[in-house]
Amino acid sequence: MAEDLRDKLGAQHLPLRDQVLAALRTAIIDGDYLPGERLTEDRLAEDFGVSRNPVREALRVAEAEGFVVILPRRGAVVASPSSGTITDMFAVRERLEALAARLAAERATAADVASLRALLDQGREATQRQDLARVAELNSTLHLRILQISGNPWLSSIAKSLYLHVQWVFRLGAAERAPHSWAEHIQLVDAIESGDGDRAERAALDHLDAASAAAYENAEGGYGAR
Amino acid sequence: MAEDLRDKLGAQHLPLRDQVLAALRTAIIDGDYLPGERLTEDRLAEDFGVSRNPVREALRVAEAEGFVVILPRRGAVVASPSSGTITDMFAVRERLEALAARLAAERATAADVASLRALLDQGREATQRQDLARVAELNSTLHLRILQISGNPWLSSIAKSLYLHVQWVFRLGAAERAPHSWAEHIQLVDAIESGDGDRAERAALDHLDAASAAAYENAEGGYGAR
DNA sequence: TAATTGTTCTTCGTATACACTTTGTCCGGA
DNA sequence: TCCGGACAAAGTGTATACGAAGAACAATTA
Repeated sequence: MAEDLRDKLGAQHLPLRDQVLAALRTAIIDGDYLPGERLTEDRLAEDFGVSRNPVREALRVAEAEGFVVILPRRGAVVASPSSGTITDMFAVRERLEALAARLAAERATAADVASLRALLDQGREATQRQDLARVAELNSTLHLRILQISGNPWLSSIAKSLYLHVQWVFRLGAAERAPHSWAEHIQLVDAIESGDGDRAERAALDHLDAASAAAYENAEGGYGAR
Repeated sequence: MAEDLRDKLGAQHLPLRDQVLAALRTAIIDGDYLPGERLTEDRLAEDFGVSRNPVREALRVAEAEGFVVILPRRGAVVASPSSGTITDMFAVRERLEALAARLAAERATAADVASLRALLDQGREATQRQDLARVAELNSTLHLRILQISGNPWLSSIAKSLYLHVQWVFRLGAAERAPHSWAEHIQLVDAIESGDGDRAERAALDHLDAASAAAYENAEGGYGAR
């Protein structure tokens, strides 16, 4: 028992750099740090109450993930998503989420489907309560869940990262549309439950087309071409 | 002029961490560091002749890219690709490269097509010379070029990273098959030149199916299920 | 043999130092 | 007023040292 506890505590340990990275990501996604804003190491270190080293390590990963741009000897700035990248992101996402839906349909167990249905229920409820933040959150959870059910770690991690970026760019618009997309979600889960890969893929594509159209519309003027 | 020169020199500056990252990647891909091998910071610092800081930063990025696994308070080990991930990687790659081929077909200029044809020529020549290493290199270049022509940075960067992993896992087998795949490459470039997205997508899928089958076969016994 | 206790190796984070770039400011001259 | 260069400030890039804490492994003891 003591060993179990130790193992758990050891694995639980979250290095500061990871905490900083998570905080940095959410700060950027939430718009606390705006695109183009300069992120000096000292400033971040102070903001997060740590020394420069964890900050630097977090920054390198954030750069690899596309949240910041680092110019040698000039430091890091928050990346600026352009309207061009919106189209590009959705083009990739379409393929990836379609694949995820197909794999999920082919591999989902009864328990998997049940967990998806539970999310749908919670979503319906939250929609009725007009709790948009919660709806958006459940939306994310549902998509992430499908990725997980697909059982393909590569797909999962790539799509997850893309998803974060989508949320970043459409931070505002996403919450508004969430209730509308719920009907599409039901179609998607139905298709996954049916085990029909083609149908699931089609449902995912329909959903993404709608989402992309709405998001695009919402982004008009938000981020123009630069 | 003086300013241009400075800008260039400034931009040229390659931080040690990037050099370390590049060296680490190639060392892993080339098999100099074997899967499961432990990578202590001190050792890497000594291997590359730098201090621990650049090494740490490079390690974090290598982790994000999937080349190493970092266990908190235990350090980094070279990641161990399992046979399961092979299938998974190809499943994602199929979708991505198909999309790239379609976009390339839709957007390629005459100059783009010419550069692809030039690569094909060089490839044919290298094949005749039995220069397998060169063939493999041209193979990579061709794929990367198509990604570039697709004009979708997300697609490009994601597929590029996947491609590196494929090369890693099939380091040995890839070179052998390269000559065979050349015919498929010609089909692919023809399709791109035709501007027919569907046809390009089909050609890319055919190529990947063949590559995946060959790679899988070649990997038998190399990396079994673990 | 099994459990416990040390010991050692490493990572993790902090702190410090310093060279070198980039950037910004100020000042004098045209 | 405007330009150009000297100068200062800010910030990154890299190295180094140090202490705390965890993990792995060996030695010791019951």
